[in-house]
Amino acid sequence: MARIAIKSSKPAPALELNLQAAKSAATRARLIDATIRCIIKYGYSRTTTPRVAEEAGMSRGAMLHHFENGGTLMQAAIAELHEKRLRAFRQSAGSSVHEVHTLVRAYWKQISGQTFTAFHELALASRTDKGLASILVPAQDEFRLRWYRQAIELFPEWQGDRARFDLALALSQNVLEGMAINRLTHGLDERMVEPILNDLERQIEALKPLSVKG
Amino acid sequence: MARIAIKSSKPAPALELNLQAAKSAATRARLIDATIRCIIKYGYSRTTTPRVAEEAGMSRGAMLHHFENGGTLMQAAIAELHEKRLRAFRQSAGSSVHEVHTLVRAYWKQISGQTFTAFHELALASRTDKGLASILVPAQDEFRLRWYRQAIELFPEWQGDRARFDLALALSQNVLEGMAINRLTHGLDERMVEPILNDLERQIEALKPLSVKG
DNA sequence: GTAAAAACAATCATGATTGTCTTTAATATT
DNA sequence: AATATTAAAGACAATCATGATTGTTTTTAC
Repeated sequence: MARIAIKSSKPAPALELNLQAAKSAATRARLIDATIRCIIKYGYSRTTTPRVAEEAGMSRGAMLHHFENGGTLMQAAIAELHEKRLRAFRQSAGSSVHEVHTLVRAYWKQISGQTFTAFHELALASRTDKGLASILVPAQDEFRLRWYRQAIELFPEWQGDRARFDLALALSQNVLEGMAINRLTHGLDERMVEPILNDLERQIEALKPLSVKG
Repeated sequence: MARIAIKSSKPAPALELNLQAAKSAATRARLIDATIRCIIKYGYSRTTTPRVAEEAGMSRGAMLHHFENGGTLMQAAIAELHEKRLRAFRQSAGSSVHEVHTLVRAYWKQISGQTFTAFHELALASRTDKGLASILVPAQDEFRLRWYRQAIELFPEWQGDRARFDLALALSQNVLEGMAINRLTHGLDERMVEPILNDLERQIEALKPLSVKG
C-alpha cells in the first residue's frame, strides 16, 4: 500500500437521503475487513491494493470505485480498527466488575487478539511513515485517554494517591503490551504468562491505598 | 529489500591468505552499517538496495559486487546487529557489579539504543516473512539463552528457587522491552520511566530468596 | 611491466504496485 | 420501457526495486 499522503480532510459531501447506498456500505465494509485481515496476514508493508482486492473477492477496479485510492482505504481501516478496540475495551471495562484480577485478565485477553496485532503493525510502521502517523497517533491518544478515564471511574477511592495510581496503570500497560508484542515476535515463554499476570495483580493490589485494599 | 530466500548455506570458499582482501572487508562493513542505518531510518520494508547503496555512498553495482544479492546483505546485517547486541550485553553484565539497580539500568540503557530499534523492526517483519524469520530466530534464541545464563552466573545463590528467579527475569524482560517498544510507537509517557524502573527494582529484590536479600 | 583479479560503475529486462481511464453490467428513477 | 446513475471489471502508463550483464578503473601478483 502506498505511503499515506498528508492532506487536508475533504469537505463532507452534501448530506442526502441515499437509500440504495446501503448496499455500497456493505461492500465498503467488506473491503475494510479485507484490509485488516491483510495487515494481520502479510503485515502493513505488504498489504497492497491487489492483495486486498483479492482478499475481498473483488476486482481492484471495483475496490477503487469505493475508495479513491489505497491511502483512503487504509485510513478507513484504521478508523474501523480503532472502533473495534474501543468496543472491546468497553466490553471489558463495563462489566460492572471492579476486581483487579478480572480487569487484568480482560485486558490481557483483549490485547492477545488479532486487533492488537494489526494495531502494532501500524504503530511500528508509523515510526517511519509520517503520513500514517498523522492518522494513527490521534487514535492512539484517544484510546489511551479513554483508558485512563475508565480506570479513574473504576477506582474512584484511589485518586488520593495519584502517583501510585498512575504507576499501577503504566505498569499494567507496559507489562501486558510487552508480553503481547514479545509473543508476536517469538519472544514470549508461554509458561511465564500466568506467573507474570499473577504477579502484576499482586503488584497492583500492593499499590492501592490502604483505605481501598480491604 | 527482497524477501529473504531460504537456501542452504553455500560451501565455504578455499581458505586463502588474501592480504588485500582487508580492503574489501572495510567496504563490506560500510555496506552493513549502511543497511542498519537504513533499517532505523526507513524501517525494514523500505530498506531497499538503492537506498542502502546511497547511504553507503557507493553505486548499487559496487554493492552487488560485495553481496550477491539483497538478501545476503540483510543476512550479514542481522549477524552484525546480533554481534552488536551481544557486545553491548557483555559490557553491561560483565562490569563485575551485581547490584540489581545497576543491572536494570544497564539493560534499560542498552534497550533504549537504536540497535534494539533495528532488531524490533526485524522481529516484527519476521512475523510475516518466513525467510527473514529463519535467520533472525536463531539469533534471538541465542541472545535469550546467553541472557539467561549470564543471569544465573550473576545470582548463583538465587538458584534454589528457580520459579521466582525465572519470574524476575521474565518480568524484567517484558517490562523493559514493553517500555522500549512503547517509546518507539508514541506510547510511552517519559515521566513514568523512572517510577517504573524503581518499582521493577523493588520487585526483583522482593523476589530474591531471604538468604540473598541481606 | 604485463597479466590477472578485484573494485566499482552503469545499463538492461523483469516483475510488482500505484493511480487513472475506459468499458460493461446492474439498478433505479422518470 | 427508456435513460441516467452506480457497481464492477479491465486496460493503461508511470514508478520503483530487483537481479543480471557489461564495461571501466584500480590494485595485486608474477
